[in-house]
Amino acid sequence: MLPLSPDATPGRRQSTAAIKEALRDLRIQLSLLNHQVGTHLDLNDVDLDFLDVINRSGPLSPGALARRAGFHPATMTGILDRLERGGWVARERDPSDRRAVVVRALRNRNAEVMRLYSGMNSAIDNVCAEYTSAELKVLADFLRRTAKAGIRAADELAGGAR
Amino acid sequence: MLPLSPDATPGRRQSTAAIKEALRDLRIQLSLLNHQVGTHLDLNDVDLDFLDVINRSGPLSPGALARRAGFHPATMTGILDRLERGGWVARERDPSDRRAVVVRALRNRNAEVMRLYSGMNSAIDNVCAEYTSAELKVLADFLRRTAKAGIRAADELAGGAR
DNA sequence: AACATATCATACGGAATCCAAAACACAAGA
DNA sequence: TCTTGTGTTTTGGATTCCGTATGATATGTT
Repeated sequence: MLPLSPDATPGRRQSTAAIKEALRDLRIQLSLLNHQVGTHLDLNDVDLDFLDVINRSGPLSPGALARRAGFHPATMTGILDRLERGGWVARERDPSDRRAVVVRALRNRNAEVMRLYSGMNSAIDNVCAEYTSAELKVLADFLRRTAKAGIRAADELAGGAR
Repeated sequence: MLPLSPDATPGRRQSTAAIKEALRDLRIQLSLLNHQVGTHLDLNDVDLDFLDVINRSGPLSPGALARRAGFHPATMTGILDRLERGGWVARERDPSDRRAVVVRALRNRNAEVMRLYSGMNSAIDNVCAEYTSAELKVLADFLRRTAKAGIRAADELAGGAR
C-alpha cells in the first residue's frame, strides 16, 4: 500500500482483488440458485451438480465421477441410484470392459431444468447485451481460463497428480 | 437464425452462449474446489459456505443467515454448533436486544483456509496478469452484475417477491 | 402484570455419507 | 486351464446430518 503505484497501473491490484471478491460472491449465489432449482426438481444439491457434470462431460464411469469430486465410491452409488430412480440418467455396462459401468444422461426431462434456469438465462442475456462483441469474447475467455484454474487447484488438493 | 446477422455483430450470440457454458463450468469447478477445501478442514460443504458468508458479511444473527440461504432455523443451529465446536465462530448476545444472538467470525484459523485457497488464488493472479487494467475493470463489473442476477433469479424461485 | 410476539435451542425421525467387505470381470502366470 | 492378483462397482452396518415440531427465554404492549 505505497502511496505511489508501482508500475503506473494504479487499478490493477484493486481490480484483481475485486475480481476475487466477485468470484466468491458469484459462487455462493450460483450455489444458492442451484439449491432452489434442485428443490423444485426434488433433487439433492449434490445430485444436481453431478447431473450437470454428466450432461456436459459426456458418458462417464461412476469411479471417474467420484474421483473428480473427491467422493467415496459408495456415495456415488447412492447419488446415481437417486438420479436413475428419477429418470435422469441410465446405467449401462461398458461392452469393452464388462465390470465397468457407463453413466449416460437422459434428455427427457431437460425442458423442466431449462424452464427453471430461464430466469437466470435471460438475466445473463440482458447483462451481455450491454457489452460489445469484443468485450464478450474477453469475458468468455476469462471465464474459461478461471474454470480451468479451478480444475487444477481442486486436483492439487485431491492429492497432487494422483 | 437468419443467414445474415441482424446488427452487424456476428459473434454476439455465440459469445453469449459461450459465457453461459463457461459460467456453468465455473460454478461446478468452484463447488468441487470448495468441497476439497472443506474436506481438508474437516468441515461440511454447507458449513464452509456459511463461514464464508459470516467472514464477509460481518456479524449476523442465525435467523438472518437462515433466511439468506433458504434454510430452516434449526438447521442453522446445527451448522453453527459445528462451526463453534471447531473454533471458527463465536456466538454472542446482542447487547441491544438480549434475546438475539450475533455470530462473529474468529480469525484464528484464517491462515489455514488461505493456504488451501492459495493455489486458486495465485492461479487467478496469473490469469488477471494477462489483461489490461481497463479489461480487469470490465471483468469485475461483469462478475458483480452476474452475481446480482443470480440473487434475483434465486429469489424468484424461492417464491416471487415474498 | 399478563398476553402476544420474536428468536434461538433441543428432541427425534428420516435421509445421506462413509468405511469395510463382497461380487463380478479382466489379465497374467504356472 | 486353473489359479492368483488387480480393478470396478455395489451391498450392509454404523455414524452423522438435515428438517419438522416442540420448548425455553427475552422483549414489547395493553
